[in-house]
Amino acid sequence: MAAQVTAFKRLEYNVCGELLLKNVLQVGQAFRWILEEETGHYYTTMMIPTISVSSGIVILRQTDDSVVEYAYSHEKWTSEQVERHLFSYFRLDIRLLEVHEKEWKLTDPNFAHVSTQGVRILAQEPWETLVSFICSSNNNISRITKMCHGLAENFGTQVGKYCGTVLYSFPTSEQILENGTEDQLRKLGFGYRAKYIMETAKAVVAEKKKHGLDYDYQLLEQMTTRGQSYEMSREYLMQFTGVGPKVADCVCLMGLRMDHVVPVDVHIGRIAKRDYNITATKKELAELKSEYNNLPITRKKVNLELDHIRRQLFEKWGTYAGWAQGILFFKEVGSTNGSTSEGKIKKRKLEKTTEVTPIDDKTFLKLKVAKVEA
DNA sequence: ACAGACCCTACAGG
DNA sequence: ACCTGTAGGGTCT
Repeated sequence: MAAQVTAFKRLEYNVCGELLLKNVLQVGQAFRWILEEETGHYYTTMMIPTISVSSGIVILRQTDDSVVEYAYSHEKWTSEQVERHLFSYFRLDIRLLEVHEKEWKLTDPNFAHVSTQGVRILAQEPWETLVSFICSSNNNISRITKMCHGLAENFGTQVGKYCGTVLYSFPTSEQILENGTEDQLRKLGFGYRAKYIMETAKAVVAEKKKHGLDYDYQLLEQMTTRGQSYEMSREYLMQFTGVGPKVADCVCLMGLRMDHVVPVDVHIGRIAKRDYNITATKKELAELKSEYNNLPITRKKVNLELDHIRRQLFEKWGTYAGWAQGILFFKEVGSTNGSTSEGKIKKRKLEKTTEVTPIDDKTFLKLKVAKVEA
């Protein structure tokens, strides 16, 4: 049965120059947005934790450089709440063009001829961000996308049907731990990351119990954001298997709203050396190392060379350094290699034939017949 | 410290 | 049409 979806409403915010959906939703930051090519609709399931921990469907379309419209399907959501959530999800509190003009252009000559192209950093759900980026190690975007959808389809809760596709929530740590095995994840194409996912799910379930928390997002937010320094947050995240400095930084930036954090991957590393001539002296590396004396996990996992690059780029770009990174990353690989053609994602998704776990009656959302505006 | 190994697969390139 | 090689938003041992 198809989900009952609201009519499209305009986001009451002029996104001109601030947000281009195609440069944000499918370039290796979020991995579960599906593009319906004929209509240009993007849709996915997501949670609005402040309202309910059950997921709903969100549909977006950009009709114009300055106009984004949204529709949704969830019994408890109101359009005001959804709009507020989208404002937060897209971090529209931050003025990209203003940051470009008043910060990056002033401290970095490279940004004089780099346009922001509507690339923004999202505020995603922390647990999904963590799992997604564990999947990202030594991997390409199209397979990460496939894996994230695989997790939802096999371990998530059915949310509803939209555009002929049955949609599932992103699974909780319990759903993965209780219904999944390493073998099964390997069969789903996770490779060696299967073990990382299972061990992290197990550890997160245990951590929640230890801290008396019910939900994954609560654990990650409380153990990292609340009164914690970035360094301590990263130390906490890196306790999980499959989480090194780069993955931890991605979670901090895209899941925990730490705008200054610059995840350094091979591409950013290349940019740092090629365009910024960043190299560390022995002395600088030694100083960095001593700073991690009291952080045993970080000390063990960090790559000092890359950490030096991360720091240099933060010093160059400042408060929104992570956003600057996002823009340069997109410029470097987003428009070629990184952006798996949307059609391929869709096609691959439909071709996929994997076992699907039975739906939990209690959590299954009863949704009525579709009434989608054309 | 530091290579190598690690799962898988979409692409090139022949 | 096949075939082989390579690299992909790293992490672990």
